[in-house]
Amino acid sequence: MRLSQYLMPTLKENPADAEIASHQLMMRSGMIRKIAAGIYTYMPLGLRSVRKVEQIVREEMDRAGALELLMPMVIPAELWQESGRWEQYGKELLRIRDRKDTEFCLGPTHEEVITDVVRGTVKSYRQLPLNLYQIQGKFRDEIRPRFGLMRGREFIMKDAYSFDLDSAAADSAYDKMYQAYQRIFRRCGLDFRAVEADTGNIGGSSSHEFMVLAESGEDAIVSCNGCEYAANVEKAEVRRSALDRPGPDGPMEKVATPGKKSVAEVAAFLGVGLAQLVKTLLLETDQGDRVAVLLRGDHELNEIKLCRYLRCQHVQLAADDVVQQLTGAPVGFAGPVGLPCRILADLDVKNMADFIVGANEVDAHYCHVDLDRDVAVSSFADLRQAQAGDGCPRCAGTLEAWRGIEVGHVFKLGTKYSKALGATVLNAEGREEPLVMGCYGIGIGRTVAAAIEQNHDENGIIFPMPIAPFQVLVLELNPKDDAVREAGDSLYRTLQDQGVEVLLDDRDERPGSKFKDADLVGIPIRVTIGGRSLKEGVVEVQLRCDGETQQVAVEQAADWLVQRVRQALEAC
RNA sequence: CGGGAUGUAGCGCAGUCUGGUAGCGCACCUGCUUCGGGAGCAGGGGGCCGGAGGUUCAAAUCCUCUCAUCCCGACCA
Repeated sequence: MRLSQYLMPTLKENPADAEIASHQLMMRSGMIRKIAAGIYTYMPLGLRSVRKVEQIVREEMDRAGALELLMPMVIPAELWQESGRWEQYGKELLRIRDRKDTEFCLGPTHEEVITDVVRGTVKSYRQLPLNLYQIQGKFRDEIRPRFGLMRGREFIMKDAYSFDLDSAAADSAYDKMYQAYQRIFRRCGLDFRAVEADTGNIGGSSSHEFMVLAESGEDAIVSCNGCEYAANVEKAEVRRSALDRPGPDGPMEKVATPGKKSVAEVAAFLGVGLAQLVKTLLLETDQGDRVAVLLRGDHELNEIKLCRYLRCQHVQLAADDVVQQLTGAPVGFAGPVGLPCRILADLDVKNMADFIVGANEVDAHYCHVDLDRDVAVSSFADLRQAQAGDGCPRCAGTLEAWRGIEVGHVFKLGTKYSKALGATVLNAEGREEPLVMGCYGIGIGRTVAAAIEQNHDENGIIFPMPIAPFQVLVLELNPKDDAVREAGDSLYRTLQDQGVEVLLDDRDERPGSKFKDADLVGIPIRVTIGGRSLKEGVVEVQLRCDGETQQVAVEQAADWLVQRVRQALEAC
């Protein structure tokens, strides 16, 4: 492709609404353009990268035996009503009506549609196993779209669905996808971890997320330094030490803590560590139940664990007036002593002795509180969030904390959708069985963004070869110089003939702008053709990843480059 | 959904407090000079100042409503 005939609208300045590197760079390099909040046009350059990722995904899905199809984006409401998710899914589901006032939604995921397809076409266990996938635009009306392609409302996703006769077969389908995902993200040149994850509102029994490690990641994950254990903090367990709890130092004592509300304030005021406090969180469930949760002062509540324990959909912190009513004190002084509601405690509270809690009275806390003597805990459970330094639940190792970008997610769905929608097959005995399903997603655009997040410097993107929009950039320093133009054009054509994806910067621009654009756009190999070096019979090759420059004889340049591209692709 | 902020040329911004008919940088077009890391000079094009209503002789500027965009929060008492 000749840049003089291409559309690559680069920007010198960062757009005001781009916060993180990948978003800024994708905007500046002209890969994407925003049309509305969380909705983007993929410009020619951006689309090429997207297509690269799609192609890798496609190859690995096909290799794993999955079949590609394409489902509609607009889905009739009745299908979602049948699964029960029309009511459950909430505002993220964009609902629309056609001219006859029939209700539809824009598909945020396609369990219903695929299950409908399969129930109508698969009748016998002999048609199994089956794994169907598509690469398609999805729409989720996110609360807060942000970070460009990272959390858009419209986005490109690969979603696959497996169907099996029993759970053993489904497990093996899941393993196949897990392996395929490892290959996919390795091939994309990404540094990632597969972590155990919560299943969220897709439902199902177990799942793994594939997380690209990056500071800007929206998810917190932990991994063990001693074994393979890795999990999203939403799900992560921690090893609990079984200490013998010492008795209290003395009787419970009320102390004045004027205006000290937060754990940090109280601890600082009393001159003790956070771990000597127990915080009391008052929460309300979606069923209107009220519970108190006790946590060690330096620990944090994991709402997902709490919801699972309480078998509810959602919990939230009690409103100020509810706190006032339950504790008789304003927010900031709640404590478990004499609290008139159900009290749950995290397992680590069990090992605490002689701690400090709110006194259910304004500007006061209790010291020397003893769990058995002073507090009526109704039950203990794993309710807190894992954090760096916690013990690994599987071995003697220690957990480390990371930020991650979720680029892929695999779920075991079980029979949730097949039962709801009546997707059954006859087994070998002629009996009707619900299909056991799995579903497997990959955010395509997000994978491109994550790759940029992980591969850039202050000058721009540093594309990994497999997902780079072009493999080689041939830069004609001065295309008005006949020798330069002829050498550049000739190298360009030769490379194209050899199957190299090459972009020719034949624009009549000053060298400075061309170099800046080259760095910004981040094509892995840059070949500079200048009048001076050409007289010496060489061109200059620079790798974007390390900035190293070398001279290559003009007549050998094409072969040399073909070699380098091939090497870079095989390295992944 | 709560809090905060911002909408002025393709992009980044000033002008708004104190009302007087719109400006800067980049980008774009023309010409000349330049040409190995975002050139210089000269000339030029481009704006219903987010939208609607109001106040006023006069509104980008003041008032009301609305729409959009961004940030923070929606978890630690």
